Amino acid sequence: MARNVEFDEQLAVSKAMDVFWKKGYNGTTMRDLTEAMGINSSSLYNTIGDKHELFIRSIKHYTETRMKEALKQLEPIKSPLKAIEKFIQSSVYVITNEPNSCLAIKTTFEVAATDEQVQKIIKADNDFTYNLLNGLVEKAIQKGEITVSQDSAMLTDYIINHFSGWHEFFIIHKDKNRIKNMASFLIKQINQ
Amino acid sequence: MARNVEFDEQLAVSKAMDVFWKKGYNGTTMRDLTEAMGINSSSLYNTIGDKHELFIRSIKHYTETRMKEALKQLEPIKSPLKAIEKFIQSSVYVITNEPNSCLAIKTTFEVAATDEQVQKIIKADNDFTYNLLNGLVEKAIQKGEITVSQDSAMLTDYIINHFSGWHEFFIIHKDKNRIKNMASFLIKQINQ
DNA sequence: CAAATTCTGGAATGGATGTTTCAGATAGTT
DNA sequence: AACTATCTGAAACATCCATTCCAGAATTTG
Repeated sequence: MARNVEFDEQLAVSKAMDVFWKKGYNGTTMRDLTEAMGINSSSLYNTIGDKHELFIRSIKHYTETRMKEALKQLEPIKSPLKAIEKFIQSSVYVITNEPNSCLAIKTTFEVAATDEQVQKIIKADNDFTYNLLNGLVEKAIQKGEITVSQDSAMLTDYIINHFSGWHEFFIIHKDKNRIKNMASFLIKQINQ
Repeated sequence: MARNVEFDEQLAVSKAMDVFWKKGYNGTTMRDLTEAMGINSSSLYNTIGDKHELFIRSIKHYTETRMKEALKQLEPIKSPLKAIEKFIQSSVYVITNEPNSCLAIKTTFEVAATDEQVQKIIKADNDFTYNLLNGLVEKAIQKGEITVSQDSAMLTDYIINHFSGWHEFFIIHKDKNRIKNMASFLIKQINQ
């Protein structure tokens, strides 16, 4: 019947995501986006939609990519406790080596409180991480690898809760070692 | 020689702060600000300055107010460990009862990475909290109230680090109990 | 190849943005 | 009370914003 869309939508969203990641939702203009995506605004509006819709796609892309990576990384590890430790350690690595801090956390503090659609996506992402980790914590408790607490739900919340502070800390102090020390202490606490 | 400024600058900054607190730096317009402050933009530019300067004043006001409150609250408590526990508990109270989450944290994630002036103010605030708490942790270790670790610096970082995550958690889940449980576990961990 | 359909680029839209201007009001000083 | 410096309010400013329009190009199907 007629011609097809010329640009790769997935790639375009990924480039938009990079801009939002660096500048935040309100700090990003449509010009920033179309420039980075290499497409005209009319094409953008004809395919994906407006700025808000593009942001939704961006954070979905972000969270989905992260979920896949987490699954891939933890799958081969047999000991639940070792998997939990790996999860903590690779979080520390990402926090102290990526140029921007976590897009999901930035988004939570910038817009999640007033944007229901965004909040749902972020919540789904957090619930995913919770379930992934909670599965490991439960097994570790069963196996007797973890004895510090029998309350897996609380312990899961407790572990995940550290990451946000580490991001904040790294933005302000840019000090890897102090974060590594906190992580070591956390692991030591769990290892009881 | 001539007339004086008509408006109360402290009060005006405090009102501006409320707007930035709710909407963030980029989400706030000059019209939002002048409306909330009840003054004309020309008066604002003639006294305080532009939007950025007003933001600087706002976060300074925020951090200074918070510092004073923290000092006042902890002063009468004699046991260092009890003071630390009080600090944690009142953080939980603020996090789960204030309408907006911490302005300093929101600002850190929104603009601190790219705005040096802002970053300095936030860092000074964090350093203040660090020093306040570290003094207590050191004393508690000396007195033998804390035995879980002898590394007061790390332990201070570790305790402070929880607050950011609790804020994030409350925005997403609005669940006070899960936060209280984490706080109780943290206190139990320190109490060794 | 022709027809039909849909995409693209650039310009245009109206409204919002941060900031400045300026005439007139105001209050401290003499 | 008069003078004078400075503040105030409303409007104006240029620029930027997100979004839309449309003519023409491009591509698929018959």
